[in-house]
Amino acid sequence: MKHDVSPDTIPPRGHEAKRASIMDAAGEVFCRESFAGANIDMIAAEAGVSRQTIYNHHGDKEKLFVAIVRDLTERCNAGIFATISTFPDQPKDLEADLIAFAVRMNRNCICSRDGKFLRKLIQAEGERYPELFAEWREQGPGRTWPAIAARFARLAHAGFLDIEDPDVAARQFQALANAELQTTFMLGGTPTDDEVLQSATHGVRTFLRAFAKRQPAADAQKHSALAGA
Amino acid sequence: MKHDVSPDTIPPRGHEAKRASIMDAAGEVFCRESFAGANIDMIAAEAGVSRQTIYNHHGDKEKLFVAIVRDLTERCNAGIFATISTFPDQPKDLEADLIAFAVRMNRNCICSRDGKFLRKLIQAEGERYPELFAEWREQGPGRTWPAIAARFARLAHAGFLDIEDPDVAARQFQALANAELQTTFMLGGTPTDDEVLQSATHGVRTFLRAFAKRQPAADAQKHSALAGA
DNA sequence: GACGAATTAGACAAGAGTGTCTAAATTTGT
DNA sequence: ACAAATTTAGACACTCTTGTCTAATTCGTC
Repeated sequence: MKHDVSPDTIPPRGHEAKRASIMDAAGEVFCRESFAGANIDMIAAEAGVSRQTIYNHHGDKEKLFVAIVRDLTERCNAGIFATISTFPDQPKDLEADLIAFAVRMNRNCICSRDGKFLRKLIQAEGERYPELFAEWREQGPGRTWPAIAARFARLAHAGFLDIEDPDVAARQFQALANAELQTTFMLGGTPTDDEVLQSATHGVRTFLRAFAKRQPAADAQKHSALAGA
Repeated sequence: MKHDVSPDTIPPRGHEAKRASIMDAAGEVFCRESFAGANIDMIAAEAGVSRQTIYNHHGDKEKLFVAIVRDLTERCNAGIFATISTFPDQPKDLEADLIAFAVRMNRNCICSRDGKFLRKLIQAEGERYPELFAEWREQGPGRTWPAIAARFARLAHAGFLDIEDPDVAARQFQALANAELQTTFMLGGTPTDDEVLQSATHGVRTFLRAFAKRQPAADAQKHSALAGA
């Protein structure tokens, strides 16, 4: 009967578009109204889709919510790893390169739509879905922090920095780069490009005052660091 | 007729106890379930009070919520200012004293029941009550950050630190002291005393690497910069 | 112990939201 | 253009919640 035995289910073209539209709208609404405050009609309206379609795709409100969180976690992780891969391993201008990296991290991962949504959902509903957010913790922070720490360790090993504990340094780097954005984050706002740059600049300067290699011991005649072999 | 013309209304003894009990329970429940997810019966049960009593005291759910946030804001501010007043103006051991201060700040203000609740309510509902949280912003961060910055400025002026911008330094101090607690905060957890101490210790050490006064100017012949006049 | 105020349990109407169902309309692949 | 699958609007039963009301009870004070 079925000549299309291939991948079992061959969803129509528009199907995936609807799905994506629902995910988008649901993220927005759950984030704005919290799980309990969100209602399906709101999401349907925002997605430009009928309520029934949402039930067809996701079953019920809770399953939809879980799908959203999983989706955001995945996308954010991808973004973070992509950004980590731009870490300045061989910096020409250490300060400028680290500032640029911090700005990228903030703009692409922390202030992005996905980053903001995921953060808020975790804060708001984390305690209610322990397994779901344990999963996030393992897949997210559990994998990204070591990756960032490894980059700093390499930078230190190459003689650019003077770091004892790369894990601590990585967390402090991020904390410093965000130091001036906390209040804005608290209220769900999105800092301007200028605020991000300011905070990153101040943060990286302090970071380097703490961790920059001290005068290269060897032939320190002026105060310029003659690195490299 | 009334010999007790004094403060007009003389509420019975138990009245205030009930009021406090309601505030406690409501804070807990709003925080755990979010505004939309909380229901009055839950709060009544947790407060050991009948539903009607809550309506007698506060009118409706929204007024109750606003009262909670105002109350938490006030209490947290009081705690923060009390803690700021223990800032080490004349440190005997700069590192140890700053670590102790950071720990106090974290334990009494950030990790405390009130601090945790206020933070969560602001994050979850901030966008829905712009005026209420604008008020918080003015009364809270708007007054506490300058106060902390002033203490750091004084410490720098007294020759203990080398700081250009005390406002930036104050924010970075706090960011560093909390750097290792972020993930825990995210999920609504309360870090152990040990974690708080760890994070504060690492944070303050980095802070001092960045801002401690360089070799006391006097007998600097090797590679220290002879600043000052 | 008696009075007045506050609290209580329970019923109640009104409204809102979830999830199901149906029949009609639309879209997709061929 | 046809057949199958998907989407749609609307009605629906059901549950939950808010906020009000009443009558009985408890509490604090004298």
